[in-house]
Amino acid sequence: MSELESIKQNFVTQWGALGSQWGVNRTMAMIHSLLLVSTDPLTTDQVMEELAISRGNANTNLRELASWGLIRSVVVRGQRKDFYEAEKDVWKMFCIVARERKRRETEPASKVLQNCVERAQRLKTKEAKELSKQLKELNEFVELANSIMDKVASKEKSALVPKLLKLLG
Amino acid sequence: MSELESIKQNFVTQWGALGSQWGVNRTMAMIHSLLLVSTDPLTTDQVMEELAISRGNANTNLRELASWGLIRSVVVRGQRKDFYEAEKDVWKMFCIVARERKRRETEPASKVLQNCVERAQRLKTKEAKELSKQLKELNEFVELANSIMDKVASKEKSALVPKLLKLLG
DNA sequence: CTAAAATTTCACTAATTATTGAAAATAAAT
DNA sequence: ATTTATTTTCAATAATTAGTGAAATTTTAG
Repeated sequence: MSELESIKQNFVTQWGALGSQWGVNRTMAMIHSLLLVSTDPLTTDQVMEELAISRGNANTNLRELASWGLIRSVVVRGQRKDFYEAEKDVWKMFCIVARERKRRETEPASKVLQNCVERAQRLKTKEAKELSKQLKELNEFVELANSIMDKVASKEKSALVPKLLKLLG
Repeated sequence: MSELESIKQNFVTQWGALGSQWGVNRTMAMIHSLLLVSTDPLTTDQVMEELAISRGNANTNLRELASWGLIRSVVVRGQRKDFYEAEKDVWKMFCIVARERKRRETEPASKVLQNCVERAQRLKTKEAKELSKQLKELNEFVELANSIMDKVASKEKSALVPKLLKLLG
């Protein structure tokens, strides 16, 4: 294997491992990183070959990545097979992940919390008030984080990061 | 079961499920949420009882939570058993998680990326330059995120959030 | 010291999650 | 319309991760 391929493989493996720590399945993270460092769009068969995985696995995770918007299929002139390429702009990648995680995960979580708070507020004991207070604080934090993520993910990096760094000292 | 207990149980279950989506094991998330809404510190036996889990499981996850700094053991006068209580301040919780994830996960990830970049920079082909550029961008983002998290997690909520919201419009 | 209580460890098992691969479905070409 | 290429699905299986419980260790009290 060439040094170039070896570097790419190392990156793909490590990125896959990092993914699992953050609740992303290993194959999905590996396909994503493979496409991130690939010069050209790849077919399902090429992904299968590169990562030594089955067609079903490749297909499922390619579709999942596409549903997140992290990769897209492109048509290659004179070819019937689908080709996939990754969004390579790191800031855009981050914005996509932030928005999707918010939509799929933290917004539903906030709904659950909100519901718990409402139920707790109906009760009048001291312990219920304490519970209600704690859950309210947690929910306020989740909603704050959601709102900040939304705003951050809607801005240009160049318009945000310098100001942010200045603010943070 | 009382309405109060039912609310708590609902919260514990849902928080556990959310945890898994973010790479935290279910039991750990459940113990954390149980202690978050508990009026008093709890012993291992009480945690076992409440969540219907084994001693080994309870012990392991209590220690893990303590190693993160999300819970601490407290001594209760006249009692030999260890009691545990959660850090209940949500902002502090967030700071702890941010710092620990940085230390345990994103800093090592950045080291890996840095290493890949160095190796790629030694190569002189067009493709190696492309790879090097892409990995460098990724690493710069990871380091930026690390540095921002660090700064955010070292500030008082009251001193940061209002300014941040103003900046974001 | 030593006996009881409490905690920790870890080999085994259970539960969950990921992956395969072949069949079914769909799409494209002739 | 039929054949061939391609994609999708999904039941079966593999791999991974989490959890158990009893034995070993450590701590505390007398």
